[in-house]
Amino acid sequence: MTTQAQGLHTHVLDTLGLALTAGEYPPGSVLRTDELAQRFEVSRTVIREVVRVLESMHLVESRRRVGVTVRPTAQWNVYDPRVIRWRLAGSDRPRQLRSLTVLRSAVEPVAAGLAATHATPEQCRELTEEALGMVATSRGGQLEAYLVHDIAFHRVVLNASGNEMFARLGDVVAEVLAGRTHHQVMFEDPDPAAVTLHVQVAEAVRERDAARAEELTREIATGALRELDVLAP
Amino acid sequence: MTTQAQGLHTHVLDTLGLALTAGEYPPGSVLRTDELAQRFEVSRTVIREVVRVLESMHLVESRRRVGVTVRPTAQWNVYDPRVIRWRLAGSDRPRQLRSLTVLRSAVEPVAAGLAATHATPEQCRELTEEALGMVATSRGGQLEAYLVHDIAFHRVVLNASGNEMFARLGDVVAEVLAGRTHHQVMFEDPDPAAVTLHVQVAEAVRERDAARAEELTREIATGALRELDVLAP
DNA sequence: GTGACATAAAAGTCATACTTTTCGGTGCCG
DNA sequence: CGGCACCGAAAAGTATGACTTTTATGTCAC
Repeated sequence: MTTQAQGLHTHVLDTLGLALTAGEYPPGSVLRTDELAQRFEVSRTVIREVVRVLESMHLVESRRRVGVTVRPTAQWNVYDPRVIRWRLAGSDRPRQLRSLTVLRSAVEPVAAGLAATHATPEQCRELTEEALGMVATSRGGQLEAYLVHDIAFHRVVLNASGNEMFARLGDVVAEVLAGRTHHQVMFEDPDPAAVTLHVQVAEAVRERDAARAEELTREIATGALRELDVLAP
Repeated sequence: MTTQAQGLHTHVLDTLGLALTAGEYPPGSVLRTDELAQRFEVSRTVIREVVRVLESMHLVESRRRVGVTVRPTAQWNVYDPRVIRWRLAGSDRPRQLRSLTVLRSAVEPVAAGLAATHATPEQCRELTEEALGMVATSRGGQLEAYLVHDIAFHRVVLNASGNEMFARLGDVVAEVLAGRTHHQVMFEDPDPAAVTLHVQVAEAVRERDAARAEELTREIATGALRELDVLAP
């Protein structure tokens, strides 16, 4: 499950990142590179590179003569897919999932509207295909297969919006969907209403009906939000 | 203007990042760490750390026996404020500014609506204060002072939404506003209508009128978008 | 108490040596 | 002629130790 031994750097980064986002080191606490090097039994070189990356995520701040201090949560770079994954694996998953879903509910409808006017025929085809894939896998506990189509569907919508910022949220959405499937924040089978809505969105986009695509996507989003209320208190 | 000599790492990172986002090295081209070390006259250590950070932004990918290859634009981590700043300083600023503004137009109205129900009295106060500050500095070419209030205003709204993901967009919005001011993608004085709208948003939030706050913010956003149409073809 | 100064702790930088992965070619065999 | 296995070298990855720079903090004189 977790990334495995494809480089010391990756391993240490993942471990430390997970620990940090899990709140194992409260904000303000300081780490020292030598100490970390010892703990992980790697050279300072590796630790320094990891710290630099962590620093670029605003998880920590490294200052001379003081060490690597953990930053307050409010400063994390929460749009970095890795940070999302780490936090989704941690303890405050519910809150995390909620704020991400609220973001989706703001962005995806607009993106769907834009997609209706910008999608290429190829993208329309893909969209329909993934929606049908969702239908096909929506029963009988094929959650993993369903997830693949679900992710692909939303990715296509975001890409088809023609807006780069929306497109790049594909990874974020993917993490959210994967997270809620893998952490049992979901019913046994997907909500049939949601599945239908996806098919209809594909339809609306194909027919260039921006308003309808937007509205339908809004319904998907509010549905997801409602589902969260039930499953993640 | 550009970050200056506060560490070799920072300097090299900024320079390389700027060059990359400017498209100086087309996607697919490869850099070698030794070469970079020579070019910048720094040790491999520094270059490696820079590359790791660049890699964490998905600007490049480092592979053994092949080198550091530049990734296609579609994979950049465009939510990293540094990437935004670099790109805003580069050549395709118009397109960049547009996609960011579209994002804002999707997110900020929703955030404002949430802010109306979640804002603390203190935040309401700050909001009014910043709005008034905008009014006070909206005439006579005080663009810099105006910018400060503008940024602060939007930051408070995003924070007051109570949603972490929205809150973290504060930096992004700040980069956008700063970018469009500093790169002359703006009229001499801010649009008076926009200034008024900000005051009204503060009002709406203070009066807990979510729908109105959302609608007014939507108007600000569409106004900004229209302004872009005029100034950045 | 306040300010200048010395001290040392920690990150930052550098040079170098060594390890590991993997691309690309070479040649053998089918 | 084509495919497969093997080999070598190129580049990143890792480790280590020495040295530099910044800076928090304690000390001492005033």
